[in-house]
Amino acid sequence: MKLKNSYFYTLRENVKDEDSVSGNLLARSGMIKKNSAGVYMYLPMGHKVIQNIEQIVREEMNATGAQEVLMPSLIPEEIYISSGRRANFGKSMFTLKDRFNKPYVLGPTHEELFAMAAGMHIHSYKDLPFNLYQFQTKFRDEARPRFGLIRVREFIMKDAYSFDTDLAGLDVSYKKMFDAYKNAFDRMHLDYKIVKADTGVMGGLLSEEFQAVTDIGEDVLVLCDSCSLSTNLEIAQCNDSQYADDPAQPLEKQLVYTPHAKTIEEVSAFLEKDPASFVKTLIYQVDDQVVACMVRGNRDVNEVKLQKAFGANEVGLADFETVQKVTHAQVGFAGPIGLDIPVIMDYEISHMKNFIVGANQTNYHYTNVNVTDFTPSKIMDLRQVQENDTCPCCGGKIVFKKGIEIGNTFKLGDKYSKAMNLYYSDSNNQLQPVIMGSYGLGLCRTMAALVEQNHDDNGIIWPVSVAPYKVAVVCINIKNEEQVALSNQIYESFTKAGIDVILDDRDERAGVKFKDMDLIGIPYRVTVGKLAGEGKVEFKPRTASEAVTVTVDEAVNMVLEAVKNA
RNA sequence: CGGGAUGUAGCACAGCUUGGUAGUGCACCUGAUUUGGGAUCAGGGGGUCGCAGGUUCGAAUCCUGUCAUCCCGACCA
Repeated sequence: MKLKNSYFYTLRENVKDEDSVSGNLLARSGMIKKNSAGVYMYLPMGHKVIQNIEQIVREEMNATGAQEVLMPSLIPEEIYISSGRRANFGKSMFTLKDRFNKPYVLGPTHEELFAMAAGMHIHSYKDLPFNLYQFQTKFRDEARPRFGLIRVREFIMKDAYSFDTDLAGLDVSYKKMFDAYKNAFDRMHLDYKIVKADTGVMGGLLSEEFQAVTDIGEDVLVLCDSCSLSTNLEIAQCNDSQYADDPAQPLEKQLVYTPHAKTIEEVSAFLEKDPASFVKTLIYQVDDQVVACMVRGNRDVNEVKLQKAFGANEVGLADFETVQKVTHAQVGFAGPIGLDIPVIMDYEISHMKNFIVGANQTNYHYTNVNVTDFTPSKIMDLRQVQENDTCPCCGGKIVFKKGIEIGNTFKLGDKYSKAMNLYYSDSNNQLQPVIMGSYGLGLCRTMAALVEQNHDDNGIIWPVSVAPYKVAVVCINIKNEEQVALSNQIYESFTKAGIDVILDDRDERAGVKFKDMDLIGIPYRVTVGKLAGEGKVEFKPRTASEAVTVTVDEAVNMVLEAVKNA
């Protein structure tokens, strides 16, 4: 691409509306432009990056034998109603009506349609297994879009679906997709972790997430410093054996006056006790049921664990009114003693003695409470894992990292095939549900994650495999015929070799051209300047601090070599 | 959805307290001098001051409403 007469702009200052590093750099580079909250334009250079990522993923998908399709975005709402997912998605689904008032949705993910498409092909076990995939725009009405391309409402996703006769077959298909994802992200030089995760709205048997490691990430990855433990915080288990019994003698419980002390911080300050000597009692709404959850004062309830224990759809803290009704006290004084709702207690509390709890009376707490003072209806692993906890697998130390979820693979089992009536005849001519897997990969998020991981003060540093252009030929003085001729010659040799190349032939000062090429993150720069007459140019990788003077052939060959090895 | 903030030229902002007919830097156009890491000087073009209503002789400025965007939180395959 020759810059003169091409669509190209950069911004010299930070964009006010883009706080994240990646959102800001991509916007300043003229690659993306926000159109409304969580909806973006992909301008020529940004689109090229998306295409490069897409091509890598496509090649890896095709290598597994998967076939590419394209599904509609506009889908009759009844399809999601009949699969039972309409309610699960709730407000996060965009809805609209046609002129006959028939309700439609904009697809947030496509298990249903793929199951329907698969049904056209599947009759017998002989028709299985196979994989289908697509690149398509998904719509999710996020309550709060943020961080540039990381949490958006419209985005391009690669979604793939596998169809097998049984779980053993699913394992094989799953492994293929899993490896394809690893290959694809490796080719992009992305720093990522694979963590086990909750299956959430998708349901099914297993979910693993591919998480790009960055500080801006919204997910907490739970890792171990000595073994291969790797899970999302949502489902991270606590090591029950890390708790030692408190050797103290149990004392008699005492009612104490704690005026206006509602939070653990306030009560612990008032009583001059460490938060760890308290037990929090939190009132939760679990679907239609109200329950009390007890965790140590310095811990947090893991709502996913609670949800799973009840097989519930929705879990959240109960509203003030409910809390006051069940505790007969103002919010902040809940405790397990005398409650007539189910009390769920975290394991750790079994090991505690003489702790402090709310008294279910406004302005009062009990001290010296012991587990014999009340009857929990369930004792389970209820709390959130914390850093430096003991690993449940090996006893090592738990470490946290933050991640952006860029891919997710699910073993779905027969959930959608049963819902969508997708059956095959086995060798005994008996109908069996098809076993499905689904595999998502967010292209836009991947692009943002790559920028989060690869940038410096001057701008983006694209890995060669995804860079919109691999090399920039900068002609210093466009009024110097020698320089212009040599620049064009180098540009042509890259073009002939099939390498995406920028020729900066703008009438700008050298500094402007250098700054721009750095900002947009072109991996290599060939500068044609004063030594053009001798057939010499300068060669500089984006990450190098100094350029080196080389012959034209040397410069071209270095780029060819680098691109070949990318 | 709760809390906080901000909407003035393509971008980043000032002006608002104390109403008087809109300004700065970058970008853009013309010319000159420059020319290897975001040049300088001179001249110039570009704005429904988010939108709607109200107060006033007069509103970017005061009042009411509304919309949008961002941040923190809740939510989130």
